Amino acid sequence: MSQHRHPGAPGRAGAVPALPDLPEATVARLPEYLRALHNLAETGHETISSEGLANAAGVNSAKLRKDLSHLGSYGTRGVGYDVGLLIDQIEYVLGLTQRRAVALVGVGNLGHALAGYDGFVSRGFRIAALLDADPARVGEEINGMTVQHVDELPRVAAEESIAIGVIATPATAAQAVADQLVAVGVTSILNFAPCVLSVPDGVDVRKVDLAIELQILSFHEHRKASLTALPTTGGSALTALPGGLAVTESQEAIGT
Amino acid sequence: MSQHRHPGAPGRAGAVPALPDLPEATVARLPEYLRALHNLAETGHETISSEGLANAAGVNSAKLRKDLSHLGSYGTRGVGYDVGLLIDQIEYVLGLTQRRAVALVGVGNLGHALAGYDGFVSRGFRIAALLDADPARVGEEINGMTVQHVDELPRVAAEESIAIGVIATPATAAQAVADQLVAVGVTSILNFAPCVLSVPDGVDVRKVDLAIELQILSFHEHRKASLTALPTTGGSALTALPGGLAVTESQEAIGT
DNA sequence: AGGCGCTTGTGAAGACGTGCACAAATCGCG
DNA sequence: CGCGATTTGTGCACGTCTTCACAAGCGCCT
Ligand SMILES: NC(=O)c1ccc[n+]([C@@H]2O[C@H](COP(=O)([O-])OP(=O)(O)OC[C@H]3O[C@@H](n4cnc5c(N)ncnc54)[C@H](O)[C@@H]3O)[C@@H](O)[C@H]2O)c1
Ligand SMILES: NC(=O)c1ccc[n+]([C@@H]2O[C@H](COP(=O)([O-])OP(=O)(O)OC[C@H]3O[C@@H](n4cnc5c(N)ncnc54)[C@H](O)[C@@H]3O)[C@@H](O)[C@H]2O)c1
Repeated sequence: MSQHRHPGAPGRAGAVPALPDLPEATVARLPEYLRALHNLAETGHETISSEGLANAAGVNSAKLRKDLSHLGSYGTRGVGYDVGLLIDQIEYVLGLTQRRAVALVGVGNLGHALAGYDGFVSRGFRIAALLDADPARVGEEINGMTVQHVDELPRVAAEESIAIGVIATPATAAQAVADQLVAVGVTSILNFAPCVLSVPDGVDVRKVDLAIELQILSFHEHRKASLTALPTTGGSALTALPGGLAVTESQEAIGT
Repeated sequence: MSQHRHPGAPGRAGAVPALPDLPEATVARLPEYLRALHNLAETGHETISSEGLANAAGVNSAKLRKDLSHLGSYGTRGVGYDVGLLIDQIEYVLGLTQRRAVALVGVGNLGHALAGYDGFVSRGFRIAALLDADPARVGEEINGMTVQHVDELPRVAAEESIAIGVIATPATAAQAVADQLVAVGVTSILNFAPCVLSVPDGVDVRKVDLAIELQILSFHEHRKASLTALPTTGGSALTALPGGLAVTESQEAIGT
């Protein structure tokens, strides 16, 4: 189908290489690689093997190589990957060559933390606006930015070019806020409110739900506990196996 | 009505249905179903069809039915699922029948927001301790809890039975904190610091990284933009990018 | 130049996840 | 009591993701 272009692609690196369509799973890992690469660059590494980078990013090296191969051939056999070049490539693919503007809606408990978070700035983004519906909050200054009323969104969107909207309002308000964001042309939303948003096609939504993460962990806790409790279900008696076999697996100290 | 048994399961009559091992993807969705079910229960629904629940949870109904079928047969053909029963089942499987104790380490910017978050309590958890390394923070009271020094962790773990540790420290401290948590017997960790943690087998780690989420969204923004720019082969003439807002084409909204 | 060790890039196979489509089960009603 | 309407539970086919294993490529050393 898609003709693989040869390593000497028509467009020079840095110009406009047509961006391949990557598997979603790969896209989700590229940011991890990018973070690991920045750490490596800071510690003076100029090249890194797939094994080393995979280690730093916490993944399997074969998977890493396959992921990177989707971007093109940017490694050197027998040597590894050029750290700087790879950073540029991944940043290009992720669209981080321009610093995207983020609008944060809902400057409450969580919103305050987000507004003061330096990871926005250090990793390719820029908070372009803080918005809230509560008149008591409007005018408050956080980290050098002033909270504006959410009704100002159309004006803000016209002035700054908002790429991404972040929703940190209560769940009851989230859908309305999402609608407002979509109305002013935002096509990417990060939602912290625990609810599903419905948006038109062409708009991407990602959600972060703390309670869901905890509940997934809870499930695994539950399972680990039940494993030690009921080893088998077969007709055979309960032979005491906790001593011997499970050395490689769980080392749990769940006692008490 | 609540004759619960299902074919082939060794479900002993009584309180301990052996918990099946669920596909990871299913486990990750159960919390979503649970949230949707609670909403439905609050709005007076006693039963719900797979279509209705799938809708409320933002998934495909076939997928939902397959997910639920892994827990056993708790639906009634021609009718749907009993909301209350399903809530109980999912909460049981997720291990939410006991309110698990959470230790929050790192009470800074983000930690404050988390400490004040009522979603912990309303969705099956209990903040058992707030810990920080900064002496200036120790003693501070947040939401009725007092911040303790992180060195108190062993004592706290002995008093309360900590099921889950949440790390909200800077990345530089995260590994050390993880080690301390593991040392006192914690086998589930939720990590907000942007770094990989290495832990022994048997310990589960989940991470939440805001910047990664934004970067994934950025990728899709980038791709949407490039799709409108080059419809076919590379010889694009000047793409007249209208001053108005571009209406993008179908792209899928999905997350996690 | 040639060989050797190291590392990438990838084909193939298998594991896993998804969604369709339909039989089986249940309810309500005449 | 039987029938049609409805909805679950699942077999199956398909797509995506992971992992293995190894040939091809590269640099270095002799
Ligand atoms: N606090 C946390 O640690 C945390 C963690 C995970 C998820 N969440 C979720 O994040 C969301 C925010 O949590 P929070 O603790 O900051 O709540 P909060 O009540 O402290 O803040 C909500 C803010 O949103 C504003 N708001 C309400 N309606 C609005 C609207 N229509 N438009 C614009 N702004 C509006 C409010 O004025 C308030 O300032 C909630 O949905 C919560 O469930 C919070
Ligand atoms: N603020 C955000 O919105 C946000 C969003 C996403 C991720 N994060 C991440 O969450 C983490 C915390 O962010 P923050 O903004 O709250 O930072 P912060 O500096 O405000 O807070 C960090 C806290 O951790 C404490 N700490 C440091 N070392 C410790 C140790 N060894 N043991 C116990 N406590 C220790 C510090 O005393 C401080 O109170 C960072 O890794 C950050 O990258 C923050």
